[in-house]
Amino acid sequence: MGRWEPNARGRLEQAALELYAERGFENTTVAEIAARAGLTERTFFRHCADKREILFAGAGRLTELVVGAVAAAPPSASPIDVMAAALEEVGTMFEDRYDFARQRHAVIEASAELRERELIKMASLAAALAAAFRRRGVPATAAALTAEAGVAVFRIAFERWVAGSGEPDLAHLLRESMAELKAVTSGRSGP
Amino acid sequence: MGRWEPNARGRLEQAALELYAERGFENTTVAEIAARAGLTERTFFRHCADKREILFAGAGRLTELVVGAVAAAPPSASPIDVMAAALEEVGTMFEDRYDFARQRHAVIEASAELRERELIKMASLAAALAAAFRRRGVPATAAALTAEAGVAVFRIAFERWVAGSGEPDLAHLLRESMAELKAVTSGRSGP
DNA sequence: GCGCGCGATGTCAGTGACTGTCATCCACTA
DNA sequence: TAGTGGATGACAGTCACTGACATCGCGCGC
Repeated sequence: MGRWEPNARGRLEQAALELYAERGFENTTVAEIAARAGLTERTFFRHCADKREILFAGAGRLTELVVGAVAAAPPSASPIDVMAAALEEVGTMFEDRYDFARQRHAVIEASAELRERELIKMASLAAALAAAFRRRGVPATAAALTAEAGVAVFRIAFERWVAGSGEPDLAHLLRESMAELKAVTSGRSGP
Repeated sequence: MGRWEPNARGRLEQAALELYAERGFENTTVAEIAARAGLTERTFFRHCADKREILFAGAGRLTELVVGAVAAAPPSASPIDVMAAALEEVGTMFEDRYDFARQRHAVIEASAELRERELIKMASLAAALAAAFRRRGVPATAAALTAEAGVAVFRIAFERWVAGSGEPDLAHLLRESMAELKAVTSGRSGP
């Protein structure tokens, strides 16, 4: 792989995921990732803010998708219904990505530092969602709570998805988890 | 401050909070914190896993408190009511700590790295809560969702508390936010 | 075809977080 | 008083990350 091969960023992402999976995040140096991608350490940091960020390139797209869905929902819909509709789109976004999602999730779960980064991505997703709700006229606290609840539903459904094998699809688990949240918060759930 | 003064850990926590507040987390070196506490950098790392962790000594106590409250609730109570009761205790825990909580929160909000750490503490709190609910016989998904919802309520109420000045007390904001969550998830909230 | 500008890359030196190792110090006890 | 143990200091080393400057190759106008 010569100095000027195209798609340096993509090669770095691929190399990082491979190495993190092979020997763990902590036991991988940035120099090794860069070497596998045919680049130098310095170039890694030109493409990527830090060693963790390389795994989170897709976070931006997820945010765009849900925020767009919230903005596009009919003005009369209640926040929780809008949230549910947005999660529907998320379900389809991951449709063909089971293997990738699963490997990436395993890598992240294996490292406390990567879990931290994942959490801040989820938090920033929640913040973007809350802002989208406020733009629809939802009061701040309700907007924040709806967003947080939506993200919690997403996370829990996602975990169940990658924990299983083949399993019902993500969209189905998302609907189930949302229903469960409604049941739980309304007190319709045994001790 | 000589080499063998007592309470090295406490001096380090104090020095770190001061320096992070004075010049920001990123512009403070561990050597400076240690020097202000009358210790060396090496000793800092003997008391504290890393530069962030020094601000999160109290996280363990918060977890113990809520988990204990969940365990102590009457067996017949519904998960969401148990969660609400646990949050009551949290409200009293912070009663006399407004100034400290506010300064610490400001320091954390000012740094992305510290926000990451805060998030993982909240996540581990949610995990401990979910486990406590499961020990009460609550099914896994409902337990996780109740825990996540409870932590979301805590965070949002806490933010409103430190954002204000003097304000209603935390316990009051916790009750309000919990009510709002119930309203939102039941669809009783305008667009 | 030719020089030229510009963006992507390489090189190198430096800072600071964190760790392993070993020496040193003080408090407590026999 | 000697000895033991836990806390600390001193020092060297690794690695994430950054700034400064040199270098490369592609596309541009001519």
